[in-house]
Amino acid sequence: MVSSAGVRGAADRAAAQSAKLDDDVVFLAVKLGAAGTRAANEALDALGLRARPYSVLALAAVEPYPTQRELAEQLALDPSQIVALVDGLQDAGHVTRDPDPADRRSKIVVATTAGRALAAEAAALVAASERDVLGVLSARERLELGRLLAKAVGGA
Amino acid sequence: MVSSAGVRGAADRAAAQSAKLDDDVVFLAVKLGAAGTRAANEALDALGLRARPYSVLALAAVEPYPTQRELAEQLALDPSQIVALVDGLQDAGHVTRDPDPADRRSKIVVATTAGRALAAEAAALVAASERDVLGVLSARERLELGRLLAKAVGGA
DNA sequence: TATTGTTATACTCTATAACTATA
DNA sequence: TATAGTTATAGAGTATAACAATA
Repeated sequence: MVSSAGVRGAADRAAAQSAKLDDDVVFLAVKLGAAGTRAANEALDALGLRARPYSVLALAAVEPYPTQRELAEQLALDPSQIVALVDGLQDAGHVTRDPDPADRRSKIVVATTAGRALAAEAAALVAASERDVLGVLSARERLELGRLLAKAVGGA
Repeated sequence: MVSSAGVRGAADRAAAQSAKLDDDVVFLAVKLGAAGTRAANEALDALGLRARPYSVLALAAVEPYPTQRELAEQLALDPSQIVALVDGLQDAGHVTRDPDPADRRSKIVVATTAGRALAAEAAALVAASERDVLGVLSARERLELGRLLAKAVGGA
């Protein structure tokens, strides 16, 4: 960590290099998403959950309950990925697959009573980890960031 | 797609459900990052590149050239992941591993002439795909989004 | 003793294609 | 014919632990 005379220090070098990518919005979004997912996974580990299954459980815990197709659309995942996620939650007793009275092909995913309680606990942990990750932003900046991300993601 | 009488349509259901997660900044960042990476990968496919190796190549194409350790830090990846990425770029002739005169343990990753040209082409494609993904945002909003993401990611 | 790069391994996530039962 | 869910598979990304060379 000792710089030779006349040579830029490691901090300067890093600053100069990162300038190349740090104006890349997508790259930064990936970085924030990865850090946030890492933090959420750590927080949810206490409940035996991970971020991905949690996002399914959260949607299955409130009306109107989603079909698997709707879960796939809202989470931007392939329907085939939803199968494994719902399987895991169902095996753990957190959700059930109920028949859709309007269409016998589709299945409605509904959280059980235990699943609903777990979802509430998990939501609190996730919110806390998110506050941690976004700690350097003011409340106003966090809101603005959320608005811009939602517009970018939802609009397309 | 035909709703029964007295039942909310699919669009309404989706709106009500997504409200649960769409105020989650990390979730939105993951979604934008995934969409942006997908778009970048499609764009870079024409050059036989992908987003991850491109990010390494981009950093190796401009001074000050990074050591592998610095690449790991700036890309928020584990040093062991950098090995495989640099291996691939080196095998393709896009970068070389040069000895660090100041520390014989570390290796400086430098783009070759061909690698530098490729990086420039790739940067243009990535920028175009990014413009596409962020199309719904105004130029001012894009800048503000970048500023907030950089602050959130860099500060912690 | 600590750090850089490396190897190895296991797990999660992503991307597709094909199949079934219903519509 | 088209859609919801399912199965299967291959490849990319993530997370750790341990090792040799060097500081």
